[in-house]
Amino acid sequence: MRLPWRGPQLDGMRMADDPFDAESEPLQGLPSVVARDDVDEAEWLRRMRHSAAHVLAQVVLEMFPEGKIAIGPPIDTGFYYDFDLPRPLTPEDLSEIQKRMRKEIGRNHRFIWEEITVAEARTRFADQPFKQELIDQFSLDSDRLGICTHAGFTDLCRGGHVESTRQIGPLRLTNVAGAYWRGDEQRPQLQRVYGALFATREELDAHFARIEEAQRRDHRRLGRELELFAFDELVGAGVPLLLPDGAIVRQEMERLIRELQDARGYQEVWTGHLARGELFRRSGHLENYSDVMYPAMHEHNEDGEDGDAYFLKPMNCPVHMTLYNNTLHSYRELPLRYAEYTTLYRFEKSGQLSGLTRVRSLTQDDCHIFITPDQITDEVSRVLELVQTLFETYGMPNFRYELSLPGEGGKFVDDADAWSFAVRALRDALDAAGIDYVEQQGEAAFYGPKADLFVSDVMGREWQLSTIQLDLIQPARLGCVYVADDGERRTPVVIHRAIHGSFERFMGILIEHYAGAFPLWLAPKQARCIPIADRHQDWANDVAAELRAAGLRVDVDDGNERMQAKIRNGQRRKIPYLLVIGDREVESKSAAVRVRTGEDLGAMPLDQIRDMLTRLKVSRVSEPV
RNA sequence: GCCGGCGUAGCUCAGUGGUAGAGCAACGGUUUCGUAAACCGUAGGCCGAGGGUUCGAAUCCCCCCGCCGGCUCCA
Repeated sequence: MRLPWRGPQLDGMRMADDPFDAESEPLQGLPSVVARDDVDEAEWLRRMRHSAAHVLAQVVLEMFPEGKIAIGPPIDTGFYYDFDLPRPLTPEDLSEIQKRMRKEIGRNHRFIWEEITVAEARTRFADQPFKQELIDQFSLDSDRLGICTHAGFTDLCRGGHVESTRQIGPLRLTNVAGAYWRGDEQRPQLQRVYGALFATREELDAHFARIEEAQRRDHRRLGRELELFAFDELVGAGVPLLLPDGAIVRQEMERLIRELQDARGYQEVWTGHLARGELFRRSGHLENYSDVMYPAMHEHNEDGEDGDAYFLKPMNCPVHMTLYNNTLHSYRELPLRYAEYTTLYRFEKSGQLSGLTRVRSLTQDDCHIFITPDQITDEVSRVLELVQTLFETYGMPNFRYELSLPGEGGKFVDDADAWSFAVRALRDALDAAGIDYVEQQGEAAFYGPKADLFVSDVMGREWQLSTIQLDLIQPARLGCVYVADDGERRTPVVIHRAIHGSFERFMGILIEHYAGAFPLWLAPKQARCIPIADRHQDWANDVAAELRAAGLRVDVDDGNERMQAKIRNGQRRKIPYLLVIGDREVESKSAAVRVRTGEDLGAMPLDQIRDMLTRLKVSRVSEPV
């Protein structure tokens, strides 16, 4: 099934199934109204949520008799209903609606479901244009349609209810948001009222507690608290500014991917930030992606007219292919792997920007791999291994793959043979690697299919990180060739791939993954010496100097606060190791080691501390031990 | 980009037409302390920007910018 609700979107907001698919409800072939014991817990919860949506619609129509109703499905954490109302709903309206809903629920109205003819439905919902549109659609499959009535309110509905309103669990209306009718930007924007609903009060409370906990891990908040990065409207929206500590994290990420790629035959190139418009015209990007490219910059001609157009690069591929053309290549040189870490610029719409996860200046760990067609499976497997290694290093096991295929519509290059070859090759490589994936029609790049890796952020939004894309189109457009073993010139296949995706987005995800408590190798400050009194400062400085000489990031808290306060500050800064130094440690040339977890390892000789921290750093283990 | 909410000190927030506030952080001093907050003091603001209403605007109106939540989009 095509999932229209992918991308950066709250898990909790995602629909349980497609409300526009007449086939998909009620589940389990069950009657539209059932008793509690007839269904399992999950189905009962879905029914409570869907029933609550009916009550919501009832109440809203009572308050706004001229309002138009759209759809009201259950979602992972509750329900919503879309309305077209004469005025925007205010937070006060929301409280009023909630109050009325609880009152109606208390009246214990029964849900009565019945089937009527299409003609009856049309009459019945004569003043409801959205329902008329649904009737148009559903009547293609069936000449009878379901309606559900409670408290004198009737909704077009496939069913899926509890018996009566008192069976509906505890709920709270959470927010109102704009939502396009049928998810189509070209169609009217409706007001969507979201509600949270769980089977018990405890689960409802736990839901909101989870949201609060998630907010504490939010990378935007931690980025400010830990002084990792900042945004400033004077510099520009969507342009992340890394503070010294954030820059260290990024340098460590770059260091890691360079090491991994150097060991796998990658070669780093560097191609700057600008390229002529003609390049992007030939590659096809200007035609397909000009809306996310920053507007053209023009050279100044002597006569004052605009000269050649230049663009900030939104991606590297056409430049790398041009670079490939710098010399003639033999099949013996392939695979040729051009890696680059240069910042790219994409004009993301203002409403899309989100901390580090969606920015306008982003730095991919990009690479274009030039191969022969029969090297596809093998090379994709190598890339998959690299992805696996990277995510293991970060200790991030929770990701999923998507295989994005072409669909109908103009953007996909018209070359059926190339597409079917590329899709088959990519699918084979994924299967060979034993990777689970979901196929998505119509999500491919314009030049080829891709396998993308998705990870959820702490708020439940999914973000694409790694991507592996097969391109059988652009190399031909840009005239890339290699000399095959028979002496013929052939067009190489190009794999576009990024492993972190962008360092910016990945750092945002990492901050949340670790809740700001980076493993030692990534931590901006790896240890801090805490002298208990001023007379301990000399040894504390010596300890720090020795550790720094071993390549560790260590400082000394020489303020005049009490040790307890210094520990508290270090702990809140999430520094992996605090080295407390008092009389005993000065005497024995040691430091008392306190782990970030709160564990006290006691006094350890300096050599032993240095060896331990060095080992942690070099091995890049995820959890300090 | 669209709908809604929000923008007051570095951070978290109070202040709804009449002289800008608190806590924490910062800074100065005192204290020299054994595993998550010592004490005293000082400073800190074009109340996001611009325009308007008013005798008077943080407060009301308009417009812009930014942030947050959705929607749509995402090479």
